[in-house]
Amino acid sequence: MHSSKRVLFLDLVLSLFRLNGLLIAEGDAMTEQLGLTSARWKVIGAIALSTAGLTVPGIARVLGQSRQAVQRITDAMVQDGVLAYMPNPKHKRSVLVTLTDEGMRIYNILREVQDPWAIENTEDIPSEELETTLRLVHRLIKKFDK
Amino acid sequence: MHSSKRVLFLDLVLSLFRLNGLLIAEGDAMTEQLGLTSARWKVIGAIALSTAGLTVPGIARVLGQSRQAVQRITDAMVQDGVLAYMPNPKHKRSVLVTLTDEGMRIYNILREVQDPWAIENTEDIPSEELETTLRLVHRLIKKFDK
DNA sequence: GAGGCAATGACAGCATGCTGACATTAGCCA
DNA sequence: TGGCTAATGTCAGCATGCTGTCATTGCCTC
Repeated sequence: MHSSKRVLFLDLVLSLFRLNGLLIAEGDAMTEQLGLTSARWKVIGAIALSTAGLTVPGIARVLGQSRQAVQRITDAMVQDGVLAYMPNPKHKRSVLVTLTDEGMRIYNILREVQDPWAIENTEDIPSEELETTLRLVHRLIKKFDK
Repeated sequence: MHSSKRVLFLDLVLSLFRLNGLLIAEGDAMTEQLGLTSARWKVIGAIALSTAGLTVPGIARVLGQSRQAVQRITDAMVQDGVLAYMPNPKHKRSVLVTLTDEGMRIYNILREVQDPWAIENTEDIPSEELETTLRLVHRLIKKFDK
């Protein structure tokens, strides 16, 4: 029945708006002691997970955000000594964003908070449900990201 | 295995951030011709769904946002003639927010865009997956909302 | 009825997203 | 090689979240 899926979907969309706000609050609380915010948490995570090195527009593509928004965050984090801009052998103007020693230290501490948080919040959730949800979310992302 | 659920969950969280941005963009595109934005879409939806009438803090509680953020939106929408503040018999200062005739007209047109959008985007998704996802999202909301 | 605590309105400041615009550089194709 | 188009840096403006603060009103309890 279309109508019931329609209602389910609209409920899901509103719930996702709500959950997004709560997750940002969680991220802010978790990273507060480290001098981070949820926005910087996302950026530092993207850089830490990249193997080859990322430029500012590259981070923006990974996070699905505008390059201008990411640029503002990275500029602030470079100012704070967490990130550094390194010459990019492949591009004269578009520098690579890297973690400083301080940035790596923070990322390591971050994981000590983040990992238990992730484990704790999935204790009572079966893997199959997580997988179904993740698959559906990825499908929706692919659908809307054109 | 904890570790695999941990990774699934962190992947899910990042994906939800991404999807949230895409959904806001969808909402903006869908409501653009109506002179709305995704933020106003949420507010008008909350009011339209309420039977008893809502105050500004009441809308904020429904949406899980700060009352100040909602107040700014409703003030602008009253300015635009979409919403109106009505006396609240139960409270001298906290007025009720209602749809004007123009607001109801817009909400009806909105549904003509929103419903096909919801149906179209769930065509290839089984109901069971939608239900599983919605249930999981609600569980996470309950977990984080204290 | 009086007092105290919670809820609300109002204003301010800030963080984080977005878009637009413009100059410069890279990269590709004729 | 020359030139066109896309990608990038940069600055600006704006929308939408948040928090903090303070005065006022509601409500509950004593």
